[in-house]
Amino acid sequence: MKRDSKKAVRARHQDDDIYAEMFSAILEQRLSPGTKLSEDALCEIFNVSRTIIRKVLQRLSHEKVVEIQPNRGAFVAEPTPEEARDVLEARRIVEAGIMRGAVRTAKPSDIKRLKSMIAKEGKAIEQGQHSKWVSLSGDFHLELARISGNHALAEFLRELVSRTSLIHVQYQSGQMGHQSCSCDEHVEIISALEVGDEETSVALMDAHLNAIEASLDLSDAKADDDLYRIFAKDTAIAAGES
Amino acid sequence: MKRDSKKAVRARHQDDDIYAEMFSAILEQRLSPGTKLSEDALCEIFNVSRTIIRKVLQRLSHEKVVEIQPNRGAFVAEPTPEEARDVLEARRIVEAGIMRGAVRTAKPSDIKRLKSMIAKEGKAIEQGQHSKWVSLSGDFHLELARISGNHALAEFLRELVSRTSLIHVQYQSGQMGHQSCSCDEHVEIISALEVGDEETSVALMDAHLNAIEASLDLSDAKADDDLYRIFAKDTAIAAGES
DNA sequence: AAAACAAAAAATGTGGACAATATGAAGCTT
DNA sequence: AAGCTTCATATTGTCCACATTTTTTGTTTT
Repeated sequence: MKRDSKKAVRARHQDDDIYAEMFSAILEQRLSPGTKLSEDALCEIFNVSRTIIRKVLQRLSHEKVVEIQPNRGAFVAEPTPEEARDVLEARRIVEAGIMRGAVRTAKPSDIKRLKSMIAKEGKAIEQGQHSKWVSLSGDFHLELARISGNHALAEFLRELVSRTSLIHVQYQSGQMGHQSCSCDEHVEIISALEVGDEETSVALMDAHLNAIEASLDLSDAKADDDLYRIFAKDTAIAAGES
Repeated sequence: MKRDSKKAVRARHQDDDIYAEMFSAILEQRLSPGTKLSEDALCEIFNVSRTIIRKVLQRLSHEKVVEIQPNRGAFVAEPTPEEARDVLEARRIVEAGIMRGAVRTAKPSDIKRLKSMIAKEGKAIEQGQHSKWVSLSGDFHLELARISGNHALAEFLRELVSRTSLIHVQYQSGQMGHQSCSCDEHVEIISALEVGDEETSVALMDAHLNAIEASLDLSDAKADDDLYRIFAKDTAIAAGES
């Protein structure tokens, strides 16, 4: 019955495709934090039943990029400042361990691949494709995790990176001075990795993540609803007009 | 219409209760690795529909204590030796970071609670309640994570601890010499923590986790199906008989 | 006119029915 | 009799309909 045709392979697991689609939509910042993810709407968009959508939403929820509020629905996660600090601290700890592993296990072909990835990052920055760069930057860190060989850590970092993307959207400070040089930091890290300098590469990664956190505005003012802050002056104007 | 009565609070979220039940059943080693978790059976046991059971199984699957094989069903996870090494390495990295955090944030009341937890561990060991001790030992590590204040790391460690429990069942070497003194290692860690000695407490935790890994038999012989190893001599006998 | 209440609409939570797939057994061919 | 094919059974995957809850709308009352 030819049930193992190419079509069958592609057709099974519609969830995975939809999951990937939504995950990258969030990572590429086409879905903003707080956006309501209506089940019915997603059903029509992807032409599947709610069962599938619900499965995908729960998976995203477990990975902390979507928050499911009981009886209220699913929303793109809105990390709190505390959560943001936790995620960045976790990344410093985890990625230090990953760097130590990668220094030992990195092959020349790995270094080559990492360099080409950084080159792509540079192009994305040149062309002003910010969201693409965010995605590529995440891939760089995940590639290091893969090279280190620890699958458990790699999967956890994948979660942390996606959460970092959301954090970036929500708490980027106005200046944006950091991002253009972040690619350079990647270059330095690989240079240290290439010559097998464990301590330097770890230190550079730590500094890199610190720089990312420093580029954020994690003052608790932005914590709860932005609305109060956004409309603070508007209401004042309205008061003056009346 | 009195929808916020006590009953309502308890009635909502049947999933959570069932999840907790199954999770602790696996942690307390009442469910062995490889056990098939039939959906229909679980439906009858917990008196709910498959929708609920499926949600619970997927959650457990995401936490890597259950493996879902497409079109075949859910099974209690059977960590490979490689997975076991990854989990223990991840724990060394993560718990080192947690110790550094805990040294800074631990209050006297926290120390007190940790000591009482260790006391419970000692009692469980005295009374030969092995599975209870495993559970309590995990709680000790998780309490340190809670004290450190990093929620992201704490949740990840929770996953690692539960996986460690499965690993323990599957790869414990015959001698068992380690476990009786593991409680003592916890005591030493807290002693260092109490006096605020960061480096020593980190080193002790690292040694503790190394001791756990050393107590396991992670030779790849047990890697894939035990059957080949178990029946290796039997087939030889059968060959001789024919 | 503002607030509070009531009803309607919309969205989520759950259970059951049908379809697709895998497992095991019987029958057939060589 | 061994191996392969075919069929029957059991289990999982998906969809749909109903129940419950939330949100919105409209009305009433002060």
